Parts: sequence; C-alpha cells; structure tokens
Amino acid sequence: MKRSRVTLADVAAMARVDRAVVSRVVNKDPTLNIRQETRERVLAAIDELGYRPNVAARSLRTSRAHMFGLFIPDFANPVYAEIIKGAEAEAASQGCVLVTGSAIGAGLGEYMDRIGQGRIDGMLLAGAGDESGLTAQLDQSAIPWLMLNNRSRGVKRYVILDDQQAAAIAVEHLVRLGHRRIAHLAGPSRADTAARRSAGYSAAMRDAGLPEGPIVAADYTPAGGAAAMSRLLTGPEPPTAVFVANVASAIGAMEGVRGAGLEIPRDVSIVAVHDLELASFLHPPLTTVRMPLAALGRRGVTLLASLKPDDTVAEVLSGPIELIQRHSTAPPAR
Amino acid sequence: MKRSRVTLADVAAMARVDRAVVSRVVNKDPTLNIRQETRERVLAAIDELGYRPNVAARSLRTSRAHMFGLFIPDFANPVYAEIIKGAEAEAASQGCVLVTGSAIGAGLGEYMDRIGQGRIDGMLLAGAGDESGLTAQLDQSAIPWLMLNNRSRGVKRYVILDDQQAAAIAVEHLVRLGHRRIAHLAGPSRADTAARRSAGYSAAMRDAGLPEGPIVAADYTPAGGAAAMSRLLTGPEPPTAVFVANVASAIGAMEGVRGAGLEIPRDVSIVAVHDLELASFLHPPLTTVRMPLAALGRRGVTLLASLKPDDTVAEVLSGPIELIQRHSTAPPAR
DNA sequence: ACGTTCGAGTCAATCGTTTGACCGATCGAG
DNA sequence: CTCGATCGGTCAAACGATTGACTCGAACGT
Repeated sequence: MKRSRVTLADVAAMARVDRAVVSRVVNKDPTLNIRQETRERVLAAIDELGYRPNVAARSLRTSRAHMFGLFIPDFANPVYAEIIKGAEAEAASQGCVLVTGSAIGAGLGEYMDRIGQGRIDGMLLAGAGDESGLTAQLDQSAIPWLMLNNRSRGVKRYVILDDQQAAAIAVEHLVRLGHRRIAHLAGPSRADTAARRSAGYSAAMRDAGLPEGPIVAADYTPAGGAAAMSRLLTGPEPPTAVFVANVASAIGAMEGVRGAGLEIPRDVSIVAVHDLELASFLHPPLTTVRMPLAALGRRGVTLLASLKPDDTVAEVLSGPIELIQRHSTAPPAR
Repeated sequence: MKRSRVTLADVAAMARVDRAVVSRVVNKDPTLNIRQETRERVLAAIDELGYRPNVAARSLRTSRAHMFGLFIPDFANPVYAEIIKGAEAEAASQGCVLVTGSAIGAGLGEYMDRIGQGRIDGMLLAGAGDESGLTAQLDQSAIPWLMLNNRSRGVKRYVILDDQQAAAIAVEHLVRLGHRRIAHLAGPSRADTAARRSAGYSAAMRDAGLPEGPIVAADYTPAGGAAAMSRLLTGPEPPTAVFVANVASAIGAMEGVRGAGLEIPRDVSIVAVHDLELASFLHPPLTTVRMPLAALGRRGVTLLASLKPDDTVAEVLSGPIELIQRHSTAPPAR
C-alpha cells in the first residue's frame, strides 16, 4: 500500500482540473472562483489519494519554511522545558513547526550551519550570550532572530521576563515574614538574569528601608550554591533569610545550611526564582517565585513571526508573577 | 550588508564556471575532474559571497531532508531530555538536524501534519503507545520510523533498553543487603517499560529464591506512588524494601513511607529506575539504576538512517546498566 | 594518420508548488 | 446587437540545486 508519493499533478488529474486549481484550493486562496461542485471534486481527490503538500517544493517557491528555530543551552534544564512548551504551542497554532537545538557538543555557529539556508523563518536564542559575534552573523543571514530571557550588551532584540519584579516579590515576602537581615545568593555575574534579579533585590531592600545584607555570587549549580551559602553563614551576624537567584543554587544552598548545623526554615528561610516542579520535592519544599516561562516562549514566537528585518525589540514581558509559598520560609526565630 | 541571498548561479558566475561545477564541488562529488586552480576559484567565490546551499531546493531535488523527527510526550520529563541529547548528538554527527516535538495540545497525528511531506527523513517515537493506528499511517507515509524505549503490541520496529536487567540489578542490590520481603511498586500496566521492569522483578526474585512480595501498580506520578506505597505498608507483613519502577513514583513513595510514620532507609529501603539528577536532591538521596538513555537516542537515529522501508527492528540495546547507590537503601533493621 | 580515451567542464531536464497573466464563455447593460 | 464584466478556470514561468548525458580539445596508442 506504499504508494510512491502523491503530487499536485496526481490530484489535478484525478479531479480533472489544472494543478493551479488544486493549489489554490489547498491554500484557500480567496481570489479563487470555482463552482462548489469542482471544489468538492478536488477535495475528494485529495482525500482519496491522501495528498500532502511537499514542504520542500512549497518553501522553495515561497521562501517560507513554516518552521522556527529555538536554541537552548541544555535540554535537561527544566526552565527551558517550560519555554519550549510555550514556543511550541504558539508555533503550532500558527501551523508551524519548532525545531529546538541545544549547545551540546557544538555551539550555535555549527548548529546554524546544519540548519542551513532557508530552512527556518526565524531563530530564538534562549539563555545564550553573544559569543563571538554570532548575532552579527545572524544579522547577515537575513533571518529574523531574537534573544529570549537574557540580553547581551549592545543587542536590541530581546524579550525577557521581569526578573527584577520577581526578586522584589521574593524579598517582600521575606520582609513581611519579619526578616531584617536578608542576604542575597546571586547568580554568576555574567548572566543577565542574575544581574536583573540582583537589581531587584537591591531595590526591594531599599524600598523596605533595610540595609543590603551580604551578597555573594555563585554559578547556577548546587555545588556553587552550597559553597556560597557556607560563606554567607560564617559572617558575624548571619542572615535569617536568603533570596537565592536560582533553584539549582538553592538546592546547594539548602545543603549548605544543613552543613552548618542549622535548620530550614527555623534558622534560615530560603526563597528562589522559578517555580520548577522539582522545588516541591526538596526538603523542605522550596518556596519559589513563579514566572510565566511558557508565555515567554509563546511571545518569542509571536514576535518572530511579525518581525521586520531591521526592527528592534526590547520587551519586558508582563505577566503574572506569583509567590509559591512552600515550607522553606517562615518568620525568623525570636 | 544584508544581501538578498546567494545562489549557486551567483557563485558560478563569480568563479566563471557552470553551476554544475559548483554543485559538485560543494558536494565533494568524487566523479568530478577539475583542475586544482578551478576548484580554488570556486571555493574562493563560495567564501567571498558567503554561499550556503538552499535546503529547500536541495531536498526538493534529492528528496532527502537531512532532518530527523523525534516525538516525545513531554519536554519537562528528564528521561526524554537524556534521549534527546543522544539523538541530537548522533544526528549532528551525520550532518543532520533533529526536530523534537511533544504531545503538547495535539497528538502525533496533528504533529505529523504540521511536519508535512518531505521535511524529515525519519521519525522516532519515544514513549508513545500506538494510539489509533498511527503506526499504520506512518507506514503509509513511506518514511522510516521507529519506536524508542517502548513497544506496542504487533509493532516490530523498536529499540528499547534492557529494563528487565535493570530491575534485576535493583532487586539483587536489595537481596545482597539482606532484604527478603521485597515488594514491587510497578508502573501503569499499559506502559511497556512498566511491564518489562515487573518481569525483571519477578525473575530476580525467583532467582534469589524469594517469594514475590506484594506488587501494586501506580501511574508514573508522585501522587500515584504515594497512594500505592500506603497500600503496600498496610499489609500484615509489610516489606522491608521496595523496588519502584520509576523515579516520579518513588518521590511519592518516599512521601508515603514518611506518612506511615516510618523512616527511609531504616524501616524501608527504596530503589528506583533511571538515574535522574533529581534523585540526588531527594531526601534521603535516592538509590537508582542508571540506564544508557542517551545511547538509546543515538542508536535510534543511527538505525533510522540505515533503515529500509520494510525492515523490521527489534533491538534491546545492550549497554552499561549500573546501580547508583545513594542513601535510600540499607540493610533491613534487625 | 586515425580511432580512442581522458581531462575538464557544460547542458538542460527535473523535483513539486505557487502565482501573475491570460482566455473563452456567459450575462447584463445600453 | 455589441461592449464590457464576471465567472470559472488554464498556462507557464519561476524557485535553487542536482545529475545523467554530452561536448570539445588534447594526448595517446598503434
């Protein structure tokens, strides 16, 4: 039953019309004028033969691929999983496919080479800095692109979340619980999200009339978080609460607290950014700030689809940011 | 600097040769005979103009897309993240792109429609049953396909891991620790992996000369695992160890143990299948069995690339399966 | 000296769709 | 009755790369 493959011409022959008619029927061309009866003959033939347009031919002719690219650092990171879901859903609702690639092994450059010319209509770069002038290369390739969730200096094509507000919400939560010595376990200084969360922390502390507690940076890993937390706890007046920039660090941070012989949340409260499912499995379950990651993915694709070659985009996606209170935060001990 | 786009003809004109020569140079056609000097002129022109073959035109002509598809249930599941990584790496090493889609919103059928005809050279189906005769539809579409990590009755096109052996390794570990009443918290009966792990459990128990402890099935979720574990613990002679088919269930199972006022591993040892990073963040860190998920992804792509239309594939991937001992297993209390 | 092979490329058909231009009836208006 | 519209389509030129067939001269063998 494996018929070679069905083309427009086959359908046209069966319906006894020109290929052009079939094409216009398939594409629902509004300028087409035909009898209802003819249209039905065409539709019947399409159905009968199981015709499906050949994507290659179509995109050769129209130079639209109906496909978007998304580049991420790592599939194992649940933050990107959320973004992918949103982007995929939006692409799907536009009748497009999303092809997601990761930095695994090769970098973005090699990846773009494999993608080749004319295969995608736009590229989303999530969580990638502008290593080695790639953005310039992308500009040359004449396909629209956008950075997602982080920026790079000098690049005016991004959409990000309001990490600053997320940080503020976390800090306000701690303040409302009665904490006054609130430290910040920041992310790596080169990460744009880390910088924005740190800014939010500082602003919120200022607003609350509190002195900025100690701030120490760590990379977004458990090991980094553990080391940083140890440092935070060995000061003369250790904090009673810590705003951690990232869940991976927070996992290590919690280990660090226990390592110092202290208990969460009795001795130290912890709150971190991004409400990953994993947070509820930690001990104690981690209080987090949830941000609309899927919406970010959706928005990225939407913008991409309507981007003119030289447009600049600098959008902070507004959307619900909420505190998910679990059991890693509590009022300070008396 | 945004030149429209460079075609073979442009390169040919610049190098003062025919398009055919350029094409053969690009594709390293071994039958081509040209002077070194000419080849260099062509290469120089390619470089100068920044020529990149148009994928659409190429695949229209050759009907090869240099792209593989991978369909998964959910990007947020770290099991699939591992598989994706392997598949992507292998695809990359073949100069191909991997496009991964998830069941989000729509099913495989709608997804295949969006992919369209001629966009991919092969399709990998991970963790999907054969809902509504899709495999038949795939067969008709004349693109090679393969199920990954699970089978469907009557379908002879799959590559899976040796879940049976993994289960045996888990059980043997418990036996070696001195456990005799070893229960099994199985996966949902419709899941192929669940069935194979259960079979492995039974075989290993038999080999150890132990009676099969109670077996109770749960779906692969924390809630399901918690409920199932409660049932296991309320028998007359509760088990001292439980082999759990899946980490998500194990997370719930651990909750269930605590809910019964017991402690892990003092009162109950727990071991689960698939060594996800997350396992080490649980409390206590979960002992697991690691299986070569990435290798499975790689193998899938490799097979796909060399699959003839009517080949049948039934492969159990052999590869290192190892116990990762953490702190959820210990000898039974005396 | 003449047929043959070889080196170095050239020619042009083809892949399957799309789309602007065109065309022959039929119909209504003047 | 004739001039335009309108209806219901048809025609054929792209899109960019691939590839089997072919050509044109020079060198070679005998």
